[in-house]
Amino acid sequence: MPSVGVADSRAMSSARSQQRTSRLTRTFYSGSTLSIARSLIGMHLVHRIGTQSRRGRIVETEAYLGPSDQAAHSARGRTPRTEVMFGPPGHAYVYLIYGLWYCLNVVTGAEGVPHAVLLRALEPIEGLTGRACGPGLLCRALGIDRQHNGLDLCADRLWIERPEVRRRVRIRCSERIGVDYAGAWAKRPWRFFDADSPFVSGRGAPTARR
DNA sequence: GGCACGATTGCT
DNA sequence: GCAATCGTGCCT
Repeated sequence: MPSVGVADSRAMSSARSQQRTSRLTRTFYSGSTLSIARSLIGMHLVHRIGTQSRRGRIVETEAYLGPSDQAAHSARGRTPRTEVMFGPPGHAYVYLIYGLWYCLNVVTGAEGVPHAVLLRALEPIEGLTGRACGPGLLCRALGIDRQHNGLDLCADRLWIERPEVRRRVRIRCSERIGVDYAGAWAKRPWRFFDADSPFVSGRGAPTARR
């Protein structure tokens, strides 16, 4: 029965490619923000542009737990800019900083809870334009800008996936960078990074790694 | 309409 | 240490 063999082969090939693509689900993003920020270290961030793909390994993140967290943009309430963070998890929150750079966040937690995880640095894997060490450079290297704000990360343009082969990772944490204005909230150890990656962003990396 | 400032980066 | 550069939030 050759036809059965062919059908089986197709089914298996499809199952295999689905497993290989293990894209993170809405359920994953609806979990605890601090756990997510930590577990994103080592995952792959992928941006599909037509037939091209840009891909990097996430090596640095920061958790923002608004509205109570005074370092979070959502601490200032629900505004046109922060709207996405108040929506369902698993969407991109992209904003312009210093009139020059974009920053990419992943919306996390239950709908209505304005939490997000800032993606700060990538180890290059495929198609990146320059370095991705730092949130501004990450967006430039990946080709992320304002038009990606609100994008569903469970769709097929921009997503995060668990790599086929999981490398062993030593995760360290530290205070978040550039949020001194937030007083005591700036002291929370809500920055996570791969202790062994040379691609963690500049300030904070060398001292925190020692 | 005006204004101060920022979850950054790179050069001095 | 500081300039680049502009959207956002807040005030008038």
